Amino acid sequence: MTQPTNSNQQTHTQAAGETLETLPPGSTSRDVLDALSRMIDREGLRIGDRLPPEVNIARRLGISRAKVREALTSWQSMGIVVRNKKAGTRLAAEVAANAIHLPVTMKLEAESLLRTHAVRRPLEVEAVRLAAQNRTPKHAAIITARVSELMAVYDAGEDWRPADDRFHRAIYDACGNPLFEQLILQIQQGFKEVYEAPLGKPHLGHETIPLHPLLAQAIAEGNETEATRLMEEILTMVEAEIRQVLETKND
Amino acid sequence: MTQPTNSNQQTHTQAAGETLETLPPGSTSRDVLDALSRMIDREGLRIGDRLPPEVNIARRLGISRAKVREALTSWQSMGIVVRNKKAGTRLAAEVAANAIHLPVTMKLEAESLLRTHAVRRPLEVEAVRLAAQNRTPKHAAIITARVSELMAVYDAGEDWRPADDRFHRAIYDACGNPLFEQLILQIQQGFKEVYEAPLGKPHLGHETIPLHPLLAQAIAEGNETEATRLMEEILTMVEAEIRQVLETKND
DNA sequence: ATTGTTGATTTTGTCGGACATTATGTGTAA
DNA sequence: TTACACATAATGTCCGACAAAATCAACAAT
Repeated sequence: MTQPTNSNQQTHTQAAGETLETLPPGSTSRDVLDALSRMIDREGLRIGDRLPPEVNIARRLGISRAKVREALTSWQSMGIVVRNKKAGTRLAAEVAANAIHLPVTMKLEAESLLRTHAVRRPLEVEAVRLAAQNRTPKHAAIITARVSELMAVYDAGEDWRPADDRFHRAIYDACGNPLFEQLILQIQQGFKEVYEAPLGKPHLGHETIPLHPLLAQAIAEGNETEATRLMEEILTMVEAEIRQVLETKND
Repeated sequence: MTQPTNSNQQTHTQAAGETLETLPPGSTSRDVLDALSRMIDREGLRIGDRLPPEVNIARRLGISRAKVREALTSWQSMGIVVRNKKAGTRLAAEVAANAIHLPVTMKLEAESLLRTHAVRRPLEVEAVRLAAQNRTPKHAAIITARVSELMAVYDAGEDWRPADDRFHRAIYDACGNPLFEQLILQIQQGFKEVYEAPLGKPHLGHETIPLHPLLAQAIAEGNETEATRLMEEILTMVEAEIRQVLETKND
């Protein structure tokens, strides 16, 4: 009864399977969290699983325990991990109500892709509506410029995602409410991590790009109705793509 | 040339104005953050202002610097404070893109009430729409029961806010996507803190309560159009109330 | 007088060690 | 088998020290 499912690496200095990824000296706390994220992926840890003791992590990453603790504190404050005295640090079963960190929660719950998209949809649509409503000539000019960039890159067959990001950020900027950008970017970030990395599907939304000039024009003209309609259409297409990928993945 | 604007309390043990609030030994990191919050309020610190050095805070609170650092790290990861080497720890001018903790950010930026409401609106409306779309008989029954409670309390002239919370939570539950509840509750919590506490306006949305039975009925019937229309109407009324309060406050 | 430089100082960043605290587990005795 | 006592392992907390960096002040140079 005593052997845990994963090999007993607690007392030894290092077990065989442990890849040790030494962090460079100037690493920020964010780097530590990224390294921890990779560690979680590598070892296939799930919700409720324990991660290695702090001293162990520190040794493996080549940093001090204080730094590990600081990083874990950050996650703890987001409700991602739960720490107990002897029980160790475990991935939280459910995210705390007053905290959220979508990238990790989503990574732990891949099936929530559609759910996340459902949350993103109303925010994106409202951001577009507000952008069309509150646009200034300056914002309109920026949006027009960005969509030109985007289409140039797209027509050239290159990677259009950075240009797409810039275009949409210009929209969030034009809507005049930074909270929208905050929330959407947060959701988007988690979305990308869970979608592009493990599923290897980098070109999600490819078919929606031709609609983007129309969207830009509608915003520039202040046509709320048309702008929101187009955004809805774009998001619906993306959603259809997600469903398709999920279905083929279930085979 | 050597005297800074605020009295020179750096080398001395304690200056005159410093209220020292010793924390009990068993204090959790949350307690430290609360104490820091009070300290910020007491000293009237604004966005961009520095808070005392870590060693200073530690002394004043009667805890170790490590504990202060852990608490500040938590805030840093939420983008509430920015730390620099000699510049000290300052209240963040703008929230980091990858983190969010609305309760505190809103408290620091009272004028963002309307912005926050603008973000909340599309989420609430979409949640209602999804609830009407995906409702089950069980969910419909719960919502009906909750709205009966609410109206009973409301008609009796008692405090209807807890019942209102339960009603809306039933809606979030019925929409079938826990992310909506997460995000909305987060926003709501910050909203309440900044609204009900300092402005002393506990009965925001009082006039919208009579609309709630209609909303419940629309959801139960699966009438998406009517349900979203009512929710829009409710939120518009709330927004009008907010504007009114802000105007009267500017006198 | 203005500008550039240099150096001291302050403050956060990082580390290591030590001990406390608390579950967990284990062994022993009734 | 059950109950209790004890060892153990992990986080929690504290301390002290030094590194790194940014600010400020004094000074020098043009």
